[in-house]
Amino acid sequence: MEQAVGSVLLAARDYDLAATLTSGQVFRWRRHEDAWLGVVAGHWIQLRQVPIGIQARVINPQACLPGLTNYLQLTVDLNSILTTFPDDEPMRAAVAACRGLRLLRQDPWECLASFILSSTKRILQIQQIVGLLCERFGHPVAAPPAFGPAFSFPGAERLARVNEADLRACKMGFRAPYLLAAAQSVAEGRLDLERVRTFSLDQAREALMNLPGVGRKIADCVLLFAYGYPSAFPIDVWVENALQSLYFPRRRATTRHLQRFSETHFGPNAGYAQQYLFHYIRTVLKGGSDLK
DNA sequence: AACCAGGACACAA
DNA sequence: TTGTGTCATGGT
Repeated sequence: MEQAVGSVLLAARDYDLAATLTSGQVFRWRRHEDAWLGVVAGHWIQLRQVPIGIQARVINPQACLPGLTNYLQLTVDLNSILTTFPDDEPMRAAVAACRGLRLLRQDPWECLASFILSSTKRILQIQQIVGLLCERFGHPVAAPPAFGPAFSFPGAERLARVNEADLRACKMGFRAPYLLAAAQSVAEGRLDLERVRTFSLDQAREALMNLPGVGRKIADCVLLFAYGYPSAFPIDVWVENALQSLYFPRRRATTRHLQRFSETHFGPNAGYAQQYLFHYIRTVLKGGSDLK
């Protein structure tokens, strides 16, 4: 299983790897010394922030690099996105605090399954659940022996054949039947995740929300983090509190009003703005008293 | 040791 | 439409 490791330097400006990998859009990366270990598209990968960009260590560079470049969205010019954000005080503060935070482009199935498991769970626990799921149902991937075994994210076809009890053993509780149903729906072709790419935002959201356990919020996470619909704007409890306290501090706004506000106020890259707000309130404001 | 977590859903009013 | 109880599980 152990082969030569290739090291590649990926040029990237304005890229905060740590913020990106810990901002709750992905759950498979863990810090190891000054680097990050993860598995992308079935390949073991080590990433390290360096002055001119990102150093990647992979087993087979020519097999991994195209997918990794897309995953990290290395060709995206961050500045051209940030300039579309509204010029208001909350966004200025969020950008000042989180500059370099990026949106990844994830695999739809892994993203969908992960966020089905995310409901009313802390990010740390989501990481645990996803880790167990990969250990038990993924397949081992080639990795340097010093880093221990690594596992791929199990495909829908695999998970469609397990039983609910085995999923519950991964500590996912009441989410188990939701994940199983989603896996079966994808495996049987009732939901074609590749075809969703060709859908309009509303069509794609409707297709995902057809699944049990997938509501507006989880659907929007997948639309933003996997499919890259730039205006998908997931509103969870953190973002809702942020919108309420930062933009409507006087009067109480309903969830529906906040949803409508998010669709008009944040511009063409509203989803990106959402990620900045989310990470900002969680790391800088730490969900402080005026946000709750 | 209670409390609560990147929600969704069924059900009430 | 808008408001509540419920669903597992474990970290703090």
